[in-house]
Amino acid sequence: MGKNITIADVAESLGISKTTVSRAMSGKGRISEATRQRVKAYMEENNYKPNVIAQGLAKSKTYNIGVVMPSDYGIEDMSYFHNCLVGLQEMASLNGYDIILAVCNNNDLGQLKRIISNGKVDGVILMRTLVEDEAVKLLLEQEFPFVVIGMSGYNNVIQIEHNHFEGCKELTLMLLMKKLKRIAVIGGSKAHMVTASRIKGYKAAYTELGMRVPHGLVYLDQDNSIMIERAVDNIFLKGADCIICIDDAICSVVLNKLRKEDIEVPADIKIASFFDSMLLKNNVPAITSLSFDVQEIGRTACKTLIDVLEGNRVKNITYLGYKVELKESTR
Amino acid sequence: MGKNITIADVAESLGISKTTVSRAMSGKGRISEATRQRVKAYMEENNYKPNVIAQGLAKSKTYNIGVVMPSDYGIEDMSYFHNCLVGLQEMASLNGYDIILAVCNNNDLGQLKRIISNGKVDGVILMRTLVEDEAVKLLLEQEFPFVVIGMSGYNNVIQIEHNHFEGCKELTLMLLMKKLKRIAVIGGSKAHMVTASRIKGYKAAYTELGMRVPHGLVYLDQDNSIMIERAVDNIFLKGADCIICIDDAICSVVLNKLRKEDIEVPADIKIASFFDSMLLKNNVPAITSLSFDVQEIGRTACKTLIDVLEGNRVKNITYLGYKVELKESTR
DNA sequence: CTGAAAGCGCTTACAG
DNA sequence: CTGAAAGCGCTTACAG
Repeated sequence: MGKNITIADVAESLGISKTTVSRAMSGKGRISEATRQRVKAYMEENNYKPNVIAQGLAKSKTYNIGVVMPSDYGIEDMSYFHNCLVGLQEMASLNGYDIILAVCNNNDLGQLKRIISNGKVDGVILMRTLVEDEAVKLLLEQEFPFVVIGMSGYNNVIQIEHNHFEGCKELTLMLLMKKLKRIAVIGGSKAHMVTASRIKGYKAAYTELGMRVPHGLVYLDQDNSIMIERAVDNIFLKGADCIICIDDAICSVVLNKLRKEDIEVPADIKIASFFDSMLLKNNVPAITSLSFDVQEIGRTACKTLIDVLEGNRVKNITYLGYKVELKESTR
Repeated sequence: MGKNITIADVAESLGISKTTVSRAMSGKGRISEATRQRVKAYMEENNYKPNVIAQGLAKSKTYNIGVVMPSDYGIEDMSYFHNCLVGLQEMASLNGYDIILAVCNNNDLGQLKRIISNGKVDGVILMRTLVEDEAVKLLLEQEFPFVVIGMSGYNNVIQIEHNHFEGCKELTLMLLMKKLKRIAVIGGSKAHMVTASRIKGYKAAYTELGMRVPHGLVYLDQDNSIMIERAVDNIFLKGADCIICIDDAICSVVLNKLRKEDIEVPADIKIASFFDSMLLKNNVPAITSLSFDVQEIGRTACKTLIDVLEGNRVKNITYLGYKVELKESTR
C-alpha cells in the first residue's frame, strides 16, 4: 500500500527542517511565503498527507468523536438512525474529525466506557436518550464532553432537538383552520419526551384559537397493534374527524385498521402523522405530516460538539425547525 | 475529566523504568513474575488504561477499521445495515479495534480516500458492493487491506457472503416440491450482486428437477411501488401460482397490492420472501422466507479483516448459512 | 531480569 | 524567518 511519505521525508528532500515543514502546513509561526510555497508545492506533487494520528498525539487530541447508538432500534427508527449517522459523519469530516461507533443500551455501557478510557475519542454524541439515562450519568460524572440528540430530561446537558411542540402546534392549527374540530391523537409512551412535547403542541393550538380541547380523544401509551386498533374503534365511535398519529409506526397500524374496516381516507376521516421514517413514504393517499430533517440534526449535533471541544461557547439547547406538509389524507 | 495516568507515572511511582512497565502489560520480553505482579496490581488500583493511540503510533497501527456505508440505503436495507454494524462493532471491540465510519456512494469516494490517506485506519470493510464498484477498484489499486460484505464480482477480493444462490435454490426447490410450477420473481436492481445470485439459485432449482424455467415471470429492476404493482398485475395475468420477492420491501408492496385487489394469500397465490429486515415480522399470514443472520456476517467480516491485518491466512470467499422457514403464506 | 535510548510522525516553545 | 530539541504515550531492539 506504498508507505505514506512523512514530514521528515519532505524536510530532507527540501533541505529544510521538520519544524519549517510543519509550519508551512499549519500556517502557525512566521515563515517566508517563498518557502511555504515551495513546501506546499512539493507536498502537492508528492501527495503528502499528514498522519492525523501523529498530529493528534502531539496535540493530545484524537480528532475522533464517539457516537453511541442503541442496539435495540425498532423498525420505525431505522432510517432516522441511518440519516442521523450520515449527517454526523458529514459534519465530522468537514471539520477534520472522524466518527467512532459504540453500541450501547442502558444496561450495558461497556463500549462507551471503552472508547473514553482507551483515549480514542475527544467527545461523545448520544443518538438517543432515555428519561433516566445511564450513559448521561456516566458522562456527567466523568466530566467527559458530550452532546445528546433529543431531549434528555437532564438540564445541565447540551442537547439538540427538533421543535416538536411548535411543530405539532402548527400542524394542529392548520387542521383546525380546515374546519376540523374533533381531532384525536394516538401516541406511544408518555415517558418519551417527544410524545409529551407533541401533545402539548396539540393542545396549545386549540387554546390559541380560543377553542376547547375536545374531551377523551387523546390516546397515549398505545404500544401495540391491538391497543391501537381498539383506540381507532373508540375514536371513530366518538365521532372524531381526524387522527394525528404521533409516529409513523402507529400511523401504519392505523391505516391498516382503517383499510380493514373499509373506512376511507380522507373521505370518512382525515389522517396526519409524523414523518420521521420512510414507512409512509409511498402511501396512497399521501399522508399529511410534520417532518423533520434528520440529517440536519446529525450535522448540528456534531458541529455543536466540535464547538465544545474547541472551546467555543454553545447553547445549552438548540431547537431545529420542522416542515408541515399538507397532503391528500387531510384534503 | 481527570487526565489519564500514563506509563511514565506508573514507572515513577514504582521506581522502575517505562520499559519494564510496558513489558509487564504486553507480556513480551523477560520480566520477573514478582515485578510484573507489582505493576499489574498498581495499574489495577490506579485504574491505568493504556492510550491506544500512542500504542498504535509506536507500532504503526491504528487499531481502527474503516467501515464504508452507502448513503442511499433503501428502507428495506435499514435494519440489515444496522444489524451488520452491530455485528461489526462487537467483533471489533472484542479484538481491541474500533470502527470508523465513512459514508460513500459509487460516485463519491471522498470519505474513503480520506480515512485511508490520513492514516486513521488499518483496513476497510465495504458493507455493500456493486457489480462495478469504484471503492473496490480504489482499494485494490492502493493495495489497502479490505474485505467486502456480499459478492463483489471481483475475484481477487476477500469477500463474505450469505449463500444466496444455495439459499434461493433451496427455497425454490421446496416450493416446486409443493407442486407449484409457475413461480414468479420480483426483484430490485440487477446491478446488485445479491439479486443476480438469488435469480441464479431460482433457475438452478428448476434445472435440478429437470423442469424448464417458466417464461417471462422474472421481473427485475422494480424499484418503486408503481412498477411493482404493475408487475403483480402481469404476473397474475400470466397465471403464476407463487411469487418470490427478492426482498422484504418489495414483499410489503406486493402484499398491499394483493390486499387491495382482494387476492387471498395463500388461497389464490403463494408468497415467499427474503427476511432481511423486520418489515414482515408480524404479517398475517406469516410469510415463508429465506433468512440470514446479519449480525453474524458483520462479525465474520470483521474477524476476517482482523486476521488479514494480523497476517493470518484467510479464505478468499466465506459463505455463511441461511435458513428456509416455511410458513402459512405458501401452505 | 532490567534499563537507556531511539523511534512512531507530528507540534511547539525556546533560541537564534 | 528558521532550526534543534523536547515532548505526546507508547514499543522495541540493543546492552548489560
